Amino acid sequence: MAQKPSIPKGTRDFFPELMARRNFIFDTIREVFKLYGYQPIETPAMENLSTLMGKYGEEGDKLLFKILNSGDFASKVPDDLLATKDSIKITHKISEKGLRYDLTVPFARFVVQNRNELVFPFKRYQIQPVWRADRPQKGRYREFYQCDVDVIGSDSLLNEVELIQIVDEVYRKLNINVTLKINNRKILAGIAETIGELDRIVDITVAIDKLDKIGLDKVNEELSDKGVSSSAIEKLQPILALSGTNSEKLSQIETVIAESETGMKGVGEMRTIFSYIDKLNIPLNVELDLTLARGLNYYTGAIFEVKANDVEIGSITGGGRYDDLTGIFGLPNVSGVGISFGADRIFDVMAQLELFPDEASAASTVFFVNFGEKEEAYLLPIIDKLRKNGISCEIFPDSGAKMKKQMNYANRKGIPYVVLAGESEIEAGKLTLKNMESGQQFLFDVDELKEVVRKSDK
RNA sequence: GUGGUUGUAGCUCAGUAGGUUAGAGCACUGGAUUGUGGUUCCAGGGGUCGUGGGUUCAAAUCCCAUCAUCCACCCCA
Repeated sequence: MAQKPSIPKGTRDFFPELMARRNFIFDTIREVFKLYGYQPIETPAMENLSTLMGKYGEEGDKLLFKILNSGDFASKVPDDLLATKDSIKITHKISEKGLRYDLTVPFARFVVQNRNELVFPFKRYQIQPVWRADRPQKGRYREFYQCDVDVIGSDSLLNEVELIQIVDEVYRKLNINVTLKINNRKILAGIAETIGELDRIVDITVAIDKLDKIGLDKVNEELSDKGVSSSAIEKLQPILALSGTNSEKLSQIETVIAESETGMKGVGEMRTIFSYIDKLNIPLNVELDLTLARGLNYYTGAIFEVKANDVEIGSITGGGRYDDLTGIFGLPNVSGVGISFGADRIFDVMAQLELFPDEASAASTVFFVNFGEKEEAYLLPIIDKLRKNGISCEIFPDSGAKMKKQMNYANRKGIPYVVLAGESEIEAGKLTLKNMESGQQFLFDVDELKEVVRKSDK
């Protein structure tokens, strides 16, 4: 019996009209990346699990899609291990590959593996899908595209500034109002150090990251649940309540964490970045947000997150500096910084705000009705000529199909012009061109038709 | 992994005091119109009511389980 076909949850099919819009996003982003001197690379959809595991924290490991080994993998699992029903341990025995979870870790692997062939600082962009075995929900998919730009092998803060410029330019081109939130892991570390809870930095940052979502009281609650001492929480309060301009906030934080060397370094980095931004006069709204934490634990310096101002959807771009991502693959002391544009969420934002320009649909410009073999012979050279002039056209492949069916086809596909050429047109050496919007039709020769179609094709 | 929601035609959904043959709109096919679409009218095809079990003379409807789905949490683009 025929079963209803379906696709895995959190995945999507894309119709031609959708692809035109998605490609608009990809093209725009790619164009900006190139403009700043970044070059494309691609890496495999699957990586060795050893490359992926342990890079995204405990949660991340759970969210990796794992690929079963080929062959009779089950027979190789020792009976006593099977009996433990320990999924994690058994997984190690039956799966050695996984789908990539992001583009940054595979990139680090790529850099380490090919270090001798690369020119540093290496600036690359990468636009490919990633997969996460997450529970899907609004704005969250299990397969989605990331558009990453990273520069690796340079610790200059100029790179951070450049990425901010890229963010500004991409979203200006896409016509989305955004706010770029920026913070620094060193400042967060300084805070943790100051309140005497340095080893709890992850718990602390994760908790205060939720400040604007769950409120101050709940954050404090979560902190004490995680075992942060009440005196430390007490000391944290003024930091959570910071306000004012970016430089005001920096000055305030500076007085609080003055004792922490790391923290002060972070403050200095932020000052430098902001001074560049001021000089460049970047119109983007850049906001220092000390509650911004970001989950990935490989960030060590600046961290970024971009939110759409007019749509509630979570962050649409995120990134930061990582000082030692390649260290785990055996190449220490190489610093990198990068950001990732979430194309699918950007799509959702643009769809909701109806920001897509109504340019080029995926459809042809001219449709030729097929009346029969004689007419085909007359039309094919004409169609060929039009195509060579850059006009996209198509002829209905089934000769003699009902007129109604053919017209309906053109209409459904949104093709603006239909050519009718039967006996009388052939005799006159002309073509009847019908404008599908106005319904009007006139007799033209090929060259006239070319001009008419071109003119309205903008 | 936790909590909730919803599963009826290809799609969106009606359909309970349980009761012959389960409906509508859209889509599809044919016709009114054998060279004219998008509007109209007529006709037609298409459903194991998610799956399995239970209650009952009788279940799309009530109960249980299971799967799927969507939403929220965790976390994240």
